[in-house]
Formats: sequence, C-alpha cells, structure tokens
Amino acid sequence: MASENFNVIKPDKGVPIKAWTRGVPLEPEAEQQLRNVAQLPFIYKHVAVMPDVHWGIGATVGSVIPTLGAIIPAAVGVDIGCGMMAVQTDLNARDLPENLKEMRRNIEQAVPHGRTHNGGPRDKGAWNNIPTRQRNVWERLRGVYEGLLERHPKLQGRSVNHVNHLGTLGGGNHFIEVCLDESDTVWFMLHSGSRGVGNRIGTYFIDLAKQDMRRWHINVPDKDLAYFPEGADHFDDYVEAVEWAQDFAMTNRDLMMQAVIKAVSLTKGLRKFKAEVKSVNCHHNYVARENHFGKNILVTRKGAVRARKNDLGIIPGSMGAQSFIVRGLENENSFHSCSHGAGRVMSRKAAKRKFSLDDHVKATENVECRKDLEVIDETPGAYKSILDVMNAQKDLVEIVHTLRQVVCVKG
DNA sequence: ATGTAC
Repeated sequence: MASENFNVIKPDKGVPIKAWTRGVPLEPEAEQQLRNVAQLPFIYKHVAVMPDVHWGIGATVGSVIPTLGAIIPAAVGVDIGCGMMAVQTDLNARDLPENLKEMRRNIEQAVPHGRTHNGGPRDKGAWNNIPTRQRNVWERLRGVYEGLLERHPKLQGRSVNHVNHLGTLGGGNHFIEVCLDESDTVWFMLHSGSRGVGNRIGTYFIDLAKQDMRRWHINVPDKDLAYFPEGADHFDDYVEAVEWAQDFAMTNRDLMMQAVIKAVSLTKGLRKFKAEVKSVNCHHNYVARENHFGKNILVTRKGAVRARKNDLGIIPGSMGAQSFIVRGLENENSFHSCSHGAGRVMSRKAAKRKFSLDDHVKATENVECRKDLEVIDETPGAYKSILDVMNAQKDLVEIVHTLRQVVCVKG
C-alpha cells in the first residue's frame, strides 16, 4: 500500500484526527477546535482535516465530522448548503470580446448580489415580480418549509425573504466568475448558499441545541459544539430543515447559473453558444447520510467537498488565483472528501490592515473585477497558496480542469 | 453569512 499522505494527531481524549496538512499551516486555534470535536462521544472512527483548514465557529472550516447518533448544528454552520456550481460552455477565449466590462455588467444586472437585494424588509410583496421559474421552484420547496413552521413558528422571524432570495447571490465571499480552462474553453462558476432562510434555520437550531445542553446538563468542550442526540426532541426536525436548506441552496445556484448564461448571451457580438457541456453543483457546508466503513452515519462537511469516485467537485482559488475542477478518488480515510478552497490565512480584519489597494490591484491585474477597498479582505494574499493545498490532497482528488478567472462579480 | 437593532 502507498504511504499515507496525512498526519495523525492522537488527542488524550477521544478519536484520532487525520490531517491532510503536509506543507500547509495548521493554526494552534484550529488544532484545539479539532481536539474539542474529537472528544465528543459520538464521533465515528476519526475526524478528517482538509488542507484548507482554518478556525471557524465551534468546528474548524475544512473539517469532516462523521457522527453516529447525533448531529451538531453549529458544525454545519449558518450558511447551510453553501457551495459551488460550474458549467463548461463550447465558447473559446477567442470568442470573447476584447473588453469584458459589458459582460460583467450584464451578469451584475441579471443576478441580484450583495446584502440588501431582494427580500429585505423593504421589498416584501415582491411576489408579483418573481419570474415563473423561481415561483415554480418555490412551489416545490414550500411544503416542507411550511410543515417545519407549524412545529417551529419562531423559525419564520419577522421578515419574509425565502422566495425573494431564490436566484440571489448574497455577500461576503459569494461570487460569480467567467473562467478559462487549460484549453482556453470558457466556464461560468459561482459560489453561494441558502441565503437568509438557511441562515435563520441554522441560528434557530444552534440556539435550540444550546438550550438542550443546559436542560439536560450535558457538558460540551465548546458551547458551539451543542448537539442533538438522535431520538431527542429536535433531531428529526433539524435533519429535515437542514436537508431542506441544502436543497434551497443547490436550487438557488442552479437558478443563478441559468440567469448568468442568459446574461452572457446578451453580450454584444458574442456568438450563440452552448452552456452546460459539463455541469457541476456541489455543497461544501452540509450534512449528508452516508455509508462509511460499513455503517450508515451522518457526515458533516464544514468547508469540504464530497469526493467519491467519479464525483466532480470544485475547488476555487482566491481572486486572481487558479481554481480547479476535480474528480474524487474515494479515499475512505477522508470519508470521501477534499478541500473546498484555499482557506484563509488571516481574518478579514487582519487582511484589511495588512494589504493596500495597490497590493490588491497588482494581485488581480489580469482579472476584470472589483478593485476597491471593500474587497481587500478577499485579496489573494489573505488565503493560503492554492498550489500547496492541491499538493497536500493528491490522494483525495485528481485535477480534471484548471481554471483562471477573467471576470469576477463579488457579492 | 445574514437580518435587525443600534
């Protein structure tokens, strides 16, 4: 057998931690969090750590947490179902106009992006303006959500935003890109999640789990590792809600991708093209029922992508760096997983302190993207080297396509 | 990441 490509940390208490972090940094704060997770009594076999690992709330981003008979809502987090979608077109770089400003503007106009678009308290009643496709999607989704509301009336909150948020990008590190692969073939790629409604589901159930820990006098190493044991009051409802939010997120990405394809096709002088020659849509913040080492368990991937044999995944680099379309190698020790990106090396605050606008302009010189002070926290230098990260997970995935951005729309 | 309160 080939030598293993991961380091093993054996905590005093709990299961081992298998870390694909050779040649990449693992912060002490992140390692402590991994030790906290490892000592929970329901972790199955071991915790797997991806090379983009960094500190997160409760559980580290870039970790895979297999559980048997319990679920940790804060491990999934609040951006439930966050993930990536990419489609390969039959366009080539030479089909694109010299100046990509119009294409970028078309995309920006077609997909609401940023914090306060669609669904804020100000645009209640936007129902009438919702395109048929979105409305049809909501008709499919609403049943389960309304069932949840009957049991959890407080889930709704005061604002109605779920349906209005379908087809919207959101903010933070959510983005849309036009990319070229190694043969100069054009791809569209986007990163988004379940928006306001998934956030609400996440925070609501995280809070319930914390209350349950107090109610039953269960001690957890970190309050954000509060969990629902299987069979307890809220376990089934959380599983139903989280799966629903994941469905919302995946559908949201699909709706936006359709809008991007249409928007790009409006670009002046661009020839007719076929999109979705290849299509990938994968979560990297989610929980799924899976079978590992012969047992049916729950696998929580917090900043990790499923990488079974023949699964295609997307590993984006930072702005201005390469991104990868990958194929899984079904490595059982990783619970069939790989990293979800490059991973931050510093907080958003630290990045804004460290980098100037000039640094950012230099780092993104070949990309048609925002170059203002607001996006400094997303500048390439705030992230690990994507090449080091890819190198550390050669036994988890193989690279199918290497992409570089030519247009980037930030949320 | 997000909605809301400040």
